[in-house]
Amino acid sequence: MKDVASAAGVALKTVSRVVNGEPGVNPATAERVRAAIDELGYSRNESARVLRQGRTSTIGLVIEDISDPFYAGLGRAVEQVAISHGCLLLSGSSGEDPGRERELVRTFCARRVDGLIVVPAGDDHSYLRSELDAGTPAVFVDRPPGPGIDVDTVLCDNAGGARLAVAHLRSAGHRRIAFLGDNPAIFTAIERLAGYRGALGELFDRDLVSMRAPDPAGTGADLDRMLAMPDPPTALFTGNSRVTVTALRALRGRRLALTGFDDFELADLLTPGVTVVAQDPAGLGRVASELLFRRLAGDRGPAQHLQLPVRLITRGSGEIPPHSGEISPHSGEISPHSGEMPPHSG
Amino acid sequence: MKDVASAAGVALKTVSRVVNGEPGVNPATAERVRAAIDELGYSRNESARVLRQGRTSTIGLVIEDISDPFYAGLGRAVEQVAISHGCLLLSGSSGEDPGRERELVRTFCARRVDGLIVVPAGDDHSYLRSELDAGTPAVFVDRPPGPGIDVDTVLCDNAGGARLAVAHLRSAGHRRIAFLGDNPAIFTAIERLAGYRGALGELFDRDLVSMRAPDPAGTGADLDRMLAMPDPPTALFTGNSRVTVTALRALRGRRLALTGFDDFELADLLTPGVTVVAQDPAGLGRVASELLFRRLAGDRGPAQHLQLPVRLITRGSGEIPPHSGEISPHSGEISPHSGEMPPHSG
DNA sequence: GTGAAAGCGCTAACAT
DNA sequence: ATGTTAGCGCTTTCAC
Repeated sequence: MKDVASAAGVALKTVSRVVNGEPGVNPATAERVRAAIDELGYSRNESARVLRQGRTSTIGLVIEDISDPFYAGLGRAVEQVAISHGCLLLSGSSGEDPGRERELVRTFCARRVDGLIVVPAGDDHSYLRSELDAGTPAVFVDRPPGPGIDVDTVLCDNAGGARLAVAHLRSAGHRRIAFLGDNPAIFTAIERLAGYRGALGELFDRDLVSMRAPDPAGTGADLDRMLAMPDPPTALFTGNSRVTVTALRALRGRRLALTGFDDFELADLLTPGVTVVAQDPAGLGRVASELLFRRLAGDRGPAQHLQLPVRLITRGSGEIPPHSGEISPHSGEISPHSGEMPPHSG
Repeated sequence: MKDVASAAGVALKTVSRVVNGEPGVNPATAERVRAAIDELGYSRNESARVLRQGRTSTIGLVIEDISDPFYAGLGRAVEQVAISHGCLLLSGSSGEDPGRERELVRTFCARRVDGLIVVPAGDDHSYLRSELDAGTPAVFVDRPPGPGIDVDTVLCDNAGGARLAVAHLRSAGHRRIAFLGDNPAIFTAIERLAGYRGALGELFDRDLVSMRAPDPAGTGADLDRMLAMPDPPTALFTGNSRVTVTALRALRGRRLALTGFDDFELADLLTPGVTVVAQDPAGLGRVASELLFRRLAGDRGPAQHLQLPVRLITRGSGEIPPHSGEISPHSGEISPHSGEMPPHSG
């Protein structure tokens, strides 16, 4: 900048004014400065600007895994909102590790991000206290913060979605509906279990519940155990798309009704199409980041707790009636496709 | 830091030494400083450090769309390598827009990222000249830079993969093999077309080629046109997973052999399983970022041009023989699953 | 082993 | 309309 100033024969401040588009510069002078900038290939050092202004125009995003389509969709939405506010996105994957989550938050804060969007892995966020007090707003998304921390939160209607799924299977006549959940350390897994349990009422049977991180061997074993029961399940409710896919692979030809929580690409192309309760990952990301930017704009209101609706998408697998017997998976079932699915919508 | 210094009764520089783990500090003094740091909840301002040191420990990643599983996998690999080198990742999606790509690069450079990893959208990268000269290394991945820019590049074996796919279909007896490509502005689309053409030799028929961005209406129309030909294709080679999925939806019951470029999750669960030439997005990301960190470590050698191998994964759709007629898609075909696919590996 | 001073590149506040 | 000065929070250099 100093070089530009002397090349253009003006003072440092004038260059600064031109670079920042501040008013009160003679057009001719401004033009001379711009010429010097082009010639020298100058570009403002944002680090210095940040140091001076205290704002980085950067927000930090902590998610579980950017390569998971759900979080990728969420991340993309956050990115777009950030861009529209002139901000960049610093992102990191926690991999469901609370320590890593904390480390990422700490690192982001040390770099003075203007705000944070967090899909928490752990349930103790007291470490955020000092950052929040220091004026770095945070928004939690998909899962709430641990006790004692009250910040803006955007969740899905997990329990409601689970009830919807169970009611759908019940309406097809099922009374033995298994739940394949996920690691019970995950908030959404517990919420969905609660919704499932509530919707089943006296039909609930704890032997039809599996709460573990999906993996081919374990999920398959749980499924085998349930199907070997005297009164086996005729329908499956799977707690998220990873579980759904693991279960579909484990099922291999055994024909059970299935409704999954979480939409996924190609659900409509499977045979039969997979009925799901769809969340809106992009909506989560968008709403969360809009909340964050409202805070950055100065909103000091009480913490908001938003819940986004879910919706049932019927494609065939959830409409299979009970006791249809163990027939081939490709026995001429016409799968009602629910139309094109926009890429990555769930 | 000033506050910490006076709280601990030492000079600024001593605090700095403690924070950076520099040697030559009396353990007792260091302990006093650490206590003060904890008490005041101090954390170093990275922006100031950056300004002084000139290194941000941040790398910039420009990809097409973080919500695309292929790029998400690539991004995750880059993130992991970055983390292992103590760097953070600033990322942005170009959305296949050269202007946006350039804007992102410019912004990242203004923030003084230590290096760049770019999946280019455009084919003019002369704007990078000044940044490269200024010492910011860049690695191109998935697609090469435009003419005149010679930097480290990591590509897939696009032409070889296309030849592999075509040879596979030919070995099943097909002679009329259509190619559904993508927007010809995309490097990989052209490379794969070239491989397809080369592998077909005199069997090549330009009427069996569609080069357009996949979309249900357009791709469907192209497919209909080809299938209405007097000598219609009996097999399809699709140029990437988005095209593959679009084509599968457009096919709806019409039974053609199909081999796709690019693996995708659930390819094994479809009926029949979808045979693909699999790339390794995580490998691309990992190799590209390792190349970048080698540069950051001081490697001044000539630009490297790496090509990663692809491999054929047979699952059923590519093994359908020609002239099997127009029968129901669920007519008892046993789809040879190729085993579990690790989530998001393709 | 510790400290004082200079300065990274920029912008805010105050001249002129 | 333009210039001068101070200082953001840290690290570097050199002195003690």
